[in-house]
Amino acid sequence: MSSYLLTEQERIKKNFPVKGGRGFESFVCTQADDHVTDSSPLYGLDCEMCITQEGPELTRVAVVTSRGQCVLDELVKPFNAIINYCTRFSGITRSMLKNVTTRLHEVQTKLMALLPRNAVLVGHSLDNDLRALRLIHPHVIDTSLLYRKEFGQRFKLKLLAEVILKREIQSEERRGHDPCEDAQAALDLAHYFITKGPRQVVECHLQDLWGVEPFPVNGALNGSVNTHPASSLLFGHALHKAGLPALFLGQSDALNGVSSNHLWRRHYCNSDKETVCVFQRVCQSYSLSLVQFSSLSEDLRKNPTGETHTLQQMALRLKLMCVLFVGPLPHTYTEKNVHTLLKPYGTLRSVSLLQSTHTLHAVVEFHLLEGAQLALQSLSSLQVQDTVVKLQRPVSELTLDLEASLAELQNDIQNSHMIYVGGLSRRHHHHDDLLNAFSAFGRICDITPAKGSGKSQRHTRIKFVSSDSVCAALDSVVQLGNRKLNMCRALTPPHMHTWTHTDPVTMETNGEAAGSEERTVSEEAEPAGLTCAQDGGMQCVMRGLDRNVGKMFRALERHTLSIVILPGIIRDKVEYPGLCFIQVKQV
DNA sequence: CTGCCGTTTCGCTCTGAAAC
DNA sequence: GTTTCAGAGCGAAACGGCAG
Repeated sequence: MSSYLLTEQERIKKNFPVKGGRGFESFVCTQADDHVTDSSPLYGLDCEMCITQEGPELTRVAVVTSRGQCVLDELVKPFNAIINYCTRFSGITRSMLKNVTTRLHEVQTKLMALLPRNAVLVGHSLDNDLRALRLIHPHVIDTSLLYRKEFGQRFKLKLLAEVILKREIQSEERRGHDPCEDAQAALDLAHYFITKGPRQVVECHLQDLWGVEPFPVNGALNGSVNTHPASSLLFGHALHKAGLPALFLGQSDALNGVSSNHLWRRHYCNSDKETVCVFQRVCQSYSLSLVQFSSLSEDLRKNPTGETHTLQQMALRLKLMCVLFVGPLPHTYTEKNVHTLLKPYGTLRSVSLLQSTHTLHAVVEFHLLEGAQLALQSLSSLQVQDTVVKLQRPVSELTLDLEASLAELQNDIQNSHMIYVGGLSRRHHHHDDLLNAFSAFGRICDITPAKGSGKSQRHTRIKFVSSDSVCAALDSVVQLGNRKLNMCRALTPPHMHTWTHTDPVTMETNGEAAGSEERTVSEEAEPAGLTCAQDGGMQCVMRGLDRNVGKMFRALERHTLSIVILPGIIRDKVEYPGLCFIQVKQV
């Protein structure tokens, strides 16, 4: 058990109150022994807080023993005026605290008398509780640090209790948490972890907590091999029999054919980049890793024949429709200012200031057509620091019939019943909030975050059953919270993302390249002085592939055999042979 | 809602290798 | 010697998830 106690360095790092620490001068210290043993008693601790004028303050504290006895459950009156009771979490209401006279120092005294010198305090995110108690205790186990997600993220106590203890706590029906229940859950979780050990915890709950399929027990071997007699992964079988784990990394689609082979630990990735990252992290834990990259095959699938030029033209046209020129801007303006100005209308792919113009202008590329359209609609001209700033699209051969193209996109069967909504806040991501706000205009089929809206999903697409609902919504002012939402008709074809978002568009204006210092200009000039880095698409993909393989190779241990296979293809009835590189890493 | 923590992303700088 | 490029390292900002 003692090995799971936080060391002083860990407590400092995790912001636990420590003796002599900055900001903890007024905290009280328990009379604790210097060392604890495996037989030292565990005490579960949980506190509830409210927000006062001076910040969070204690309102309730509970302590349970390892026998499950609640030895302290006390309401505490904060010193400062309460501005938020946090009833949803704490369950504490104004009426509950009305007749309470117990103050923090009394609780501290009770706790000091209650806890033996070798007591180990257990809690979930215990640092918060100890700070609220203004208490320093050196022997602590924090269950939020025992059970960790990938990348060190913490689990909710509720989830851990549900999965590990098969117990429902913090029930939705009840108002607020019960600190006795939470303290008991944390204590039991710590006890479980100590008894089982980290390895067994991971093995038993791999799927429930980490979403990874469990490694098979030996008895399952024969069954799985018989079920898949054609498996080409018998090497994995042999390794597994020898107790050497094997890993299969790649995109789920690419692995479909072999994913049922239970001999392999599988990890599905969404991109080659992710595949490499995962590989770098885990490769040394496996005797054999099979990694499948998809960027090349995807690229080949996307550009299979001589249609490439037409597709490039279309992709370039769509990309140009995402671009706006903004200016003249105040000379003090930075790219960040431009970003802040236009962010509410859509996610920006790039912002660059044009140095070649007499007054300061910026060229902005949105991820989606709607972002540019919405910004144009809402800000065709605006006042920034006494300067009238205009937004306009680039003019070129490809954008001459822009209005017709936009109308075509709006009326596309995929878009005609759909609107794009921008300027959502973090709080309004909830499907239900949007559903409530927009169902007034008609029945809604679907609400999906707009592609390229980033993880924060500040832009979304709402699909109505009827196109009349689209008109009704666009004619109205929709507000969510205090925020007025920006809306326009959906424009982006579903396939656009894969067409246009491979390489940044390169633009030239008046014969002078904007940002051409950084970007590659294709040898084969595009009409009207516009060009696209897509011409070098295959080289880009190959370079990326090469870089990824290099990264993987560097992550390998010395004397590891690596085999890189580039499969051959048949294109336009011509057979292009594949390649294979074999190398043993020496240094 | 705020605060905290950890991760991710992005931009910037530096460095070393390769190409010219 | 200069230029170009990729990669590494760093810090700031953004983001996500947890806590109350």
